Amino acid sequence: MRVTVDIVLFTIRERRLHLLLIRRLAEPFAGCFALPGGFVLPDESVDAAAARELREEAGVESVYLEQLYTFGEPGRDPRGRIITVAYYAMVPQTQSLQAGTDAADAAWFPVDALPPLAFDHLAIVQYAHTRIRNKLGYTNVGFELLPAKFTLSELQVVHEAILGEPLDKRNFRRRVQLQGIVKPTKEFQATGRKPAQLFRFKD
Amino acid sequence: MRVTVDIVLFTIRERRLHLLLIRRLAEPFAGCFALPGGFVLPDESVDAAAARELREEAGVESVYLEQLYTFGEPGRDPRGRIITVAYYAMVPQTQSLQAGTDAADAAWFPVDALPPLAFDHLAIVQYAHTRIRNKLGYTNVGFELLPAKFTLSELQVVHEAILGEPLDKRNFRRRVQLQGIVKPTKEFQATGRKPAQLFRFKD
DNA sequence: ACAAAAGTGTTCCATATACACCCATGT
DNA sequence: ACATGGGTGTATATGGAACACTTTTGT
Repeated sequence: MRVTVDIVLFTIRERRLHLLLIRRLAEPFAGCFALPGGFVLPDESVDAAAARELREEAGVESVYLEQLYTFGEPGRDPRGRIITVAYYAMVPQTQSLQAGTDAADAAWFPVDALPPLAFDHLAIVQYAHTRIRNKLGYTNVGFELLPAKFTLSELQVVHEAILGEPLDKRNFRRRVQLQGIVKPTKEFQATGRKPAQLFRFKD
Repeated sequence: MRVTVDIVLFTIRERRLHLLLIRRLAEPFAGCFALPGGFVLPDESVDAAAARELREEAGVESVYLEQLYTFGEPGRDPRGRIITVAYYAMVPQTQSLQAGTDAADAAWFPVDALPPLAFDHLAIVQYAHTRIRNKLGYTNVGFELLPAKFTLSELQVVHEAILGEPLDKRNFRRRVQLQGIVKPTKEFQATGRKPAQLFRFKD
């Protein structure tokens, strides 16, 4: 019985939630897009395998990574009995990506406009999207999609992209500030028109 | 690489949350208590393996079963590289248990008074307990611990056992009734003093 | 009559929602 | 001057928390 990891790597581009897909070169599903992932090595923890595959296939290092669910139906991979442990991860818009990618063809797709996916990867993606939508309500998820310092408008864009719906600016700002999950810096971002105050996460 | 399942089987006894443990006969950890579980067979889904182990080791059939987390540290089992997919399950107090147990010695323990556990099973138990405590707030978890018809006091005992703290009777009853997750039957339970109305779950 | 569990309302506080205008800056 | 995104307050609705007594039955 073999064990793989598959990672749903999220980011925000042009105010929409995107994820990284890799075009498969080999059968099965050659030419089809799939999640980055691969086999767990004999002396490596499952978490470490996910981090390594992210490094090798997506060229990203030390990102937020969380286990999602294990998919273990016997027929899910035509090559034989392969169980996969799914993860999701997040990178800020700024991080340069796909550098170091050893897969032929990696690309970002909006979560609401995905190409056909190999294996049961569509189910994994939907599971991941549901998870982060739910976690947004009661955790700090979403911060990993931003650089260390960010404006409240940028944070709002992240939340709107994950939820897929617009939020009220005043209510949003009051909530994040009252919950005490961000703290203001003394810096301002002078890009655009009126400079916006920069914040960082607590803890 | 081998894959096992381990199941945290909860029930309520004497108003406290308990779980089923099995005394190991073989090394490693011979004589120690462990969660019911075992290897996933080659043509069996991981979910099916968990259901089968519950049947074989705990003698329970068709119970609520949900995947929890996959534990995959290389050193977690001294016999070699074994990854385990952890599940939790729930049975009502009424269900007769341990009938059909093929393990030598199965016993219920209160979650707050556990014996030393084999492998990383203590971490699995704590993860399961945290999960059901959180799910209590936003789902119908806890209903699986009761028979089809139950009184609101019995439901409150279940919630108190999982949360580990007493709840206000009036607030509890109002909440479950307003949320529309239970519906009253016309029957009453005549055990004890004043007969209590029986409810059942919606859906 | 008494013991035991069932059943029942109100007040208060915190949090979510709906909603519109002025401000600072770059062009 | 104007276009752009930054920033701010109030009123209302909703959900949670605290809190004590009466009712029904069996013994």
